Amino acid sequence: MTSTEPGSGLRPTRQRTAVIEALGSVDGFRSAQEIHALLETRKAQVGLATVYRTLQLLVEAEAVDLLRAEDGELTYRRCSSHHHHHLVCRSCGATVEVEGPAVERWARKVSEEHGFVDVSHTLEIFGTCATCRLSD
Amino acid sequence: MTSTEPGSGLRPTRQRTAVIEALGSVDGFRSAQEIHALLETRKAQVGLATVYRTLQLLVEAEAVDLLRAEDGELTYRRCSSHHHHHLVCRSCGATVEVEGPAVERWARKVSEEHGFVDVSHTLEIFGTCATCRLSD
DNA sequence: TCGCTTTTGACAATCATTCTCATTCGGGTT
DNA sequence: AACCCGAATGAGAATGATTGTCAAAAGCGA
Repeated sequence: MTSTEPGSGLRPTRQRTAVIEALGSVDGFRSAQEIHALLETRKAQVGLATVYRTLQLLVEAEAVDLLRAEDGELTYRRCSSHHHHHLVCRSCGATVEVEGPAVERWARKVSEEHGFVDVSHTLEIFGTCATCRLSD
Repeated sequence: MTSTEPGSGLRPTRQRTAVIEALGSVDGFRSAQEIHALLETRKAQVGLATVYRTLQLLVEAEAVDLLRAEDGELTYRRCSSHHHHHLVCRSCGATVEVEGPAVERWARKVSEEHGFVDVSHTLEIFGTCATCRLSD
């Protein structure tokens, strides 16, 4: 995707490159719609459906994080690939990656105690960052 | 709502009673659409918009829990009113209320350290419960 | 019963996301 | 360079949950 991967059947196209660059140029979570709008202002026309498809591919490749915002919209962000959670600003989308090993252990233990298998968990913290708190 | 509350301006109608009873008759999270369908099978006709409105009221009154399922749908469940999280079966919606005081403290600390205010957090665990694991 | 406010229901409107499918592109291969 | 063929794209339709609209119906106190 970012590099040519022989045999993967994926091609590095103009559109995919543009989406990846757009994600790389901002530092918080953005929705597919926002990415699409951002690309338009840069005159890098990419169809909305293509933006959605590309973001899905990136999520599958674990190249970006997927997060459902409080209003239900799916948002994306380039990130490190290991498991982690987020502290997200509701207003500007600025994000801090956080880890909570204790939480992971706790979730696993609770699940086991109740006989649940194939478990996954979501943990996100939403708030207003220092910058937005001052300038609103 | 469940009882007559003078001065609240809320009226205990047939429709509201029906929605509350429907929620009370199941033990997991259900979507508004599911509640609506359930009411139809019981011949307790309630308009879909009314189901949505009633559920919103119940959430505001903190009489039911609101949870966004993995697919994005909003789901509801009668529950205790203190702060807690959920272990939810993806398949049947069965739910276990869980508490993690340590998680609450951790979330608050992390938020403060990064200067975030007005914070809220979501923490849900999804999995397959013992019953569904065996009978599928 | 009267009057006034709250509720309701049928349906239209929104909006993010996905689907469809004809067209275009990429990149090996002659 | 001309071909080939599966991958990728774009435009627009389709989907599906949720919300908005507004006229009609229903509570409840006087």
